[in-house]
Amino acid sequence: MDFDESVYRVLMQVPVGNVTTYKMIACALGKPMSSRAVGNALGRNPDPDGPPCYRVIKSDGSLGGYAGGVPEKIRRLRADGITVKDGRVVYLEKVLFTPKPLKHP
DNA sequence: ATTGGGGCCTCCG
DNA sequence: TCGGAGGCCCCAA
Repeated sequence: MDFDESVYRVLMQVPVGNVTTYKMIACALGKPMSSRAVGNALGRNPDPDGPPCYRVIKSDGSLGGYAGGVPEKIRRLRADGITVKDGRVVYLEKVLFTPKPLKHP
């Protein structure tokens, strides 16, 4: 299994209405220092309606980037019931999800 | 709020 | 094969 696929696999754990961070995904992969590489993987995602890349934000609470444009990222988050204000997720503590490590890394 | 430095993965010359 | 650049980042000043 290649790097990109493992990233998508972890991403599938994030429930509707929640978000996670590039960092947390990297940790779940057992590679705590690969957060930037995780961003790359998401950016290469072939199917916009596949893995919910918009549910991934930066560890400081700001949104980070999005291949489809940040405004689109915001729309999708709101469609999930998440409140976004001034480029940040509000009530982050309530919606932040911590993915579990993969059993098949 | 800014900034500089660092590590991971890929692509390209 | 090897080196350098850059990206949906992170963290400590």
